Amino acid sequence: MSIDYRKTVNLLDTPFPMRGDLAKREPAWLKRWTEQQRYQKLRKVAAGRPKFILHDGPPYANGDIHIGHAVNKVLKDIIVRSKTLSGFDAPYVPGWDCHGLPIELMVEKLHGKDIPAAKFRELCREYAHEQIARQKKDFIRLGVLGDWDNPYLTMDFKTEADIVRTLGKIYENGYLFKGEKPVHWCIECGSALAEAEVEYEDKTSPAIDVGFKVLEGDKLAAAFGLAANVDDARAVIWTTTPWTLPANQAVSVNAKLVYQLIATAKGTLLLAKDLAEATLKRYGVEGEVLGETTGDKLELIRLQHPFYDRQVPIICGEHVTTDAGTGLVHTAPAHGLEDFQVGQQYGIPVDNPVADNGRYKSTTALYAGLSVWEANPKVIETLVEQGALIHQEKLLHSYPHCWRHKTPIIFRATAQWFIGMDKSGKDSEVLRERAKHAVDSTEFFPAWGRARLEAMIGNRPDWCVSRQRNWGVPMTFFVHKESGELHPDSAALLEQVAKRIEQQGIEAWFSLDAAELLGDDAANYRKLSDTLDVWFDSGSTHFAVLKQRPELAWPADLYLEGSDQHRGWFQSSLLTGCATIGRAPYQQLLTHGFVVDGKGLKMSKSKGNVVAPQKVNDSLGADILRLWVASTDYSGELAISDEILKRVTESYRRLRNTFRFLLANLSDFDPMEHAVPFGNMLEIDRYALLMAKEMQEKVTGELYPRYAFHHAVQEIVNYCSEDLGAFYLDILKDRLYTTKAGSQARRSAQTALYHITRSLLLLVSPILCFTADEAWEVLVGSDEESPLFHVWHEFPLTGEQQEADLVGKWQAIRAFRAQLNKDIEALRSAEQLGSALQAEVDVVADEVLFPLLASLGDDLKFVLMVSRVSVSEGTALSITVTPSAHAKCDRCWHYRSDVGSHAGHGNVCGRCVDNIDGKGEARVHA
RNA sequence: GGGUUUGUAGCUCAGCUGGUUAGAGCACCGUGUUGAUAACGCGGGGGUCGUUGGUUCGAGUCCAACCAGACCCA
Repeated sequence: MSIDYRKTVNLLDTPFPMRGDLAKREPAWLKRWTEQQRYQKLRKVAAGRPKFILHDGPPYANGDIHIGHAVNKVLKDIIVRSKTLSGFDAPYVPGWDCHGLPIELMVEKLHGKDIPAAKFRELCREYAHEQIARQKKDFIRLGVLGDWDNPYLTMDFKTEADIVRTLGKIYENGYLFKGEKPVHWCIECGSALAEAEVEYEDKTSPAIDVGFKVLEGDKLAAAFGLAANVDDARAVIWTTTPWTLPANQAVSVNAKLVYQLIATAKGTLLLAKDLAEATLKRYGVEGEVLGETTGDKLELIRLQHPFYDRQVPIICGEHVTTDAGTGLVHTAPAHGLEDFQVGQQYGIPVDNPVADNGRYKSTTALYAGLSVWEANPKVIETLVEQGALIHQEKLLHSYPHCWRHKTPIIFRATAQWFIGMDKSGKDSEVLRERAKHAVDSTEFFPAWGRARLEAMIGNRPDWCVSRQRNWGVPMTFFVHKESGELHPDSAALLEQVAKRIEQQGIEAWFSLDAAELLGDDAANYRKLSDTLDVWFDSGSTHFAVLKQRPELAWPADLYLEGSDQHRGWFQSSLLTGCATIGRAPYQQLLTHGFVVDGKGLKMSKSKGNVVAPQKVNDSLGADILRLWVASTDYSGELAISDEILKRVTESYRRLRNTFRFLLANLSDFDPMEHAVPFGNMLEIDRYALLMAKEMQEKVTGELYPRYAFHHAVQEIVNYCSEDLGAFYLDILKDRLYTTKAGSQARRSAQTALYHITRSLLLLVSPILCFTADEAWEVLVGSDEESPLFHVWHEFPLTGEQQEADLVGKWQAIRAFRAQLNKDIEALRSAEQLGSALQAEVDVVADEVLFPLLASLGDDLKFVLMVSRVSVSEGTALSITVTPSAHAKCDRCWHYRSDVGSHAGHGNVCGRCVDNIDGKGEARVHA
């Protein structure tokens, strides 16, 4: 009689498939989760716990999300979920940045350029909504959990009002001031242009070399180490915009460049050494070098303006190069950004002589009323008269033009509003100092973020917050028509305006009749038409969102963005925080790098190395993308390529198969009914629980709190491979399959597996949110359930010293097992055996190892997975492996002497007979 | 050009304050099993630690320069 013993073995199945088929199945899970309102349910589950607030940095509402967005949102989601499982109430309110130029440009592109402002803003709002809908869909697809039905938008009316209020608070605190700054200016438009509205085209300009007489010949001589004073020297500049000379306030040199004093037929000239030869050649003269020095020695020597009664200094600036010209740069702070910045450093006046219409103001000597283009030849004439013109020619060069009018534009200083970095506020605190303190008291991940932000705060100029745009939050101030001063009651007026904006959005300001608020006084004031820099919008969300939403809190625990945001959102938020409340709106800052390809190069369409998150979702699944994010060290660049994703998929499979094995072997286990108390569990099962607990503690106590997800993934994968796959689970198979289904031996194993499974699924759920949920439902048998609604698993351990001893003991046993495996492998290579169960082993162990092995008694063979083992004590370790001479049991596959000696059973061993017909074998240790 | 930053096996990562033959997982090769089977076990090969100098008895680990990347500025 032949019995199919396979049917007497506990081989269980599970509805958790080996293949995830994620790309196909994830969308359906998402749909169900949304229907079940899991985010809302989680809020109830977590209600009353301590809060953890990760404040979302708003992506700009234009264009579909790319892999960088995906990295950012997935990291945030992993943190929100891991904090939730750590026992926090961690709401996540996603946001979008909605105002600003890129949307204006898109709307112009779609609808044309001649749209009335109010209608234009309406179209911008509409466009932003469309973009948000697209991005939202993709973010949700990544498994990112959040209040997607109720995100924050910087264009929400209430938010717009609160941005205005933030501005008001900064004004009240005394950090806002009016200043001047050069901007691209189109004479035709009569307005400022953004960089994106500027086109470069060729233009012919006069290129002139102008000599500035050196007034301090003694200082010049000293700088060059010459004995006698040099009285007739001229510092030579080269410019293609003669019309800017009336605004000249300085001549810049580079401190590090070498300069020469050269005697020529055109007088004694000061030139940069590297350019001297070419310059003299241009002039057609020979020269004799009188001396050499570096730029820094020339600093603050006074020069005579070529045609005004004005003395101007030599100053040092990094922008001076030897690309062209003379190495000395005519500096007109009113007409150049670099000129303006270097001028600021030296406290040089801006003094802009050119009006809105591109003509010199009436106060401008010599050129009043002329347009700047008309002035070019006149200026040259003047220079000739004054003997200041050294050389002139025509130059064809690339020059900025207005994209609407196709006409040349100019750089022109205009009135702008600034948040002053070095101004004392009303409580006499300097903003820059406050900001530095705020950086000091922030925790950075990784730590170098501090140095980066610190350096930027230390160096940055005043923050120009005004823009001359349509689609932006207005600066709701009334300016006196004569004095240019803000209305004395600005703070209160601003609040009245904010209330209106809450109701009608920013349109409330643009359509406002000043008389409604100012009465008769309205005649003396005009509404400021400037809008705010969009960085001010997002920089105010800590007030407009964190302070306003009841479920959130201020300051945030964490801001998390790409490393570019040191200059962007981290800084704008820091400054508005410091200028309103006196501290940073965050406790911790986390920075991640940018995504690059497998070679470490940045992604670009032209290189063809772009990886789209949507494609990864649709081919491999969001969990794979999430696992890639989690297993990469985000503190540097994150590399992605087909090979990398392939390796990630392999790690995923290891995890998934582990879950599958666990779930299958738990499918007839009911913890309420079958769980074995810890003290009654077999020794190896207790050891398994200790290992699981140790691993969990490392991940939850150390790695997740440090946001070291790539270490957590390695820890977990290694655990699944080494501790489970290669050791515990492999050993367990015999017991799970061959002992009686309801035996203490098997239930003990299942108890361990049950705890391990819960622990593992919870640990992995912040990362593999789809897979963990899928497995969890199988484990608990309900699709209403989720790891989300739990906290880290609690192990039924007593924490006694005995338990710690167990770990050391089993480590020694495993080391021995590894040695044995090598010996078995040797026999396998010699074709003396195949399966390890074919082996019989005789061990002589020393006084340390012997008691450990001996303590397991007959169960040692299960640990070593051989058919027979004997241990004796000796002086040194000796292992003898021999192929078994016995027959193989058809049921348990062990090679035993009693196989086939039991009536009614064929080729089966006594152990199995007992497990089938008897009361079942007893196991104590393994 | 400036600020910050990265460069350890094919891939992803460990290597603390400098100290024996540089580790792990995956991949790869060989092999066993066929009761985790498009899975699992066992064994194995594989790295001049970006390059070059220097400090030191001794450097992947400290210093300098250089090379190749990344982010932000100019």
